[in-house]
Amino acid sequence: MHEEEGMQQVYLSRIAGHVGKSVTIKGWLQNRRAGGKVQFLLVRDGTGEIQVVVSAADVGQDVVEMVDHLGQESSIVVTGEVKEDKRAPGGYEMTAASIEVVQNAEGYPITPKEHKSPFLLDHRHLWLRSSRQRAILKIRAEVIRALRDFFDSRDFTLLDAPILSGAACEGTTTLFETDYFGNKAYLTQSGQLYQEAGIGAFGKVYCFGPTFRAEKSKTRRHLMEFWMLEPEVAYADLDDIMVLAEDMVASVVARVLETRQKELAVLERDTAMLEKVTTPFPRITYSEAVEHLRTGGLDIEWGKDFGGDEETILAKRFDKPVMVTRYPSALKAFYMSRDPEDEKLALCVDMLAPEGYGEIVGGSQRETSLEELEQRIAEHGLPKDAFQWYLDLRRYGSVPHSGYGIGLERTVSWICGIRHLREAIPFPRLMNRLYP
RNA sequence: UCCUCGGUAGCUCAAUGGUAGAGCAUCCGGCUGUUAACCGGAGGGUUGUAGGUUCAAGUCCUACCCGGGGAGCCA
Repeated sequence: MHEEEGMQQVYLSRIAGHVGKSVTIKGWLQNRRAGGKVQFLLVRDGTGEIQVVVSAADVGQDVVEMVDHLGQESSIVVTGEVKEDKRAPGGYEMTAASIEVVQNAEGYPITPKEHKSPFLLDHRHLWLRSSRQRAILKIRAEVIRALRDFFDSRDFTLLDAPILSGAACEGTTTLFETDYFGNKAYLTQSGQLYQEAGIGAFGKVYCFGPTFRAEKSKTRRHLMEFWMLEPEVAYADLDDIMVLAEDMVASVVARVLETRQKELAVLERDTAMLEKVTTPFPRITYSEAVEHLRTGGLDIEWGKDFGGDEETILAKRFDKPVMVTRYPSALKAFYMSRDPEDEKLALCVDMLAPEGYGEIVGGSQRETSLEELEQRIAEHGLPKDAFQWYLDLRRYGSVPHSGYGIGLERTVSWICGIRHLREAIPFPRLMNRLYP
């Protein structure tokens, strides 16, 4: 019960406060460097790591030999004195007085040497334990917390959108189909339409949950299942949500820089790039972007959507995220407002992350006219009946409103500086991978 | 769906058409301050699958399977 007794578990994140005392830690054997009469154990408990010194002089040769046979990732409980020592990684170490083996793990598949991604993904349930994966997922958790704090502190109401729906939201991408008591149902690709319902009740809302795309995409920028946060704001126009989006991204980056320096260091992230992410972000129109790409030597037609190459070239012009506005409306979803100054354009925005990480935010001002929406639903060949509830929102107190979605894994990948989206989610769902 | 690269030991990779090998992991031995510890030894293989060419195929040819990267699509 008291620290002096050395029996209660101390978490390694707090170990610095226990120098000179005897404590008990409970964790896993991450690595071992063995001598004949002394063993150096690297023990991890989920909150930190520490080197444990097991010496024959302290615990006897029997214990040293027992420890010599412990496999990587064995679960152990160690009691001993905490010391400061410059030779130890992290600056602290523990001299073991006793060791309890909870389980001796034999043949742990992930060794301290190199592995390739198919093998690591097959062992994702174990790969999570590695220092790099822990750093990424710690930052993911912090990004989520920062996002929710951002919206909660601005009087947004969390309004969860359904995962199962009876019709395609946007009619643009392939959906996962499932059986719903004999009827077809689809896994959601966006909670947006439901957020548009939410503004009538709460004014400012957001949802945050998984979304699903059944596209056969095999690139490092795609997952079949990914998380998206979608705010929607009543009486907001495109400019309003652009300010909201840049404030949001800047505050999330600032939070990670403030609280997760250790993890960024593990990832060897160049934080100078992140320090530059302050508002305002640069803004250019789609038409300006096309002009820029042309002067850069790219043969791109006005009216064509940007691919990965185009996005990367555009993003490289700036050292902050850039917001590209007013794409041709033909490229965009049916619910987006047209630009009153040019009916060919949609009042929309894509935010491209720097360093080639692609689109992290996509949003728009929404169409408010009932007649216009009915016509577009017909043009897109969408089932009219399924959208009656959505059209009700334009019948009863329709207001100008705008919103966007931010892709969590792309944002986390960019902040972490990692190459592939699959490391930014605990259990990635990829085209050929549903295990573990 | 298309383009492209690949599949050899548990892992990461070698092997001019001519006896399948190394490092790590595992097991055994040595070492009282290691930093991906080190040193010595041992076990470990239907070379993705099925055909074909050849005196001889991991290697060359055909088909298929699986995977990586990319395109399209998107966050």
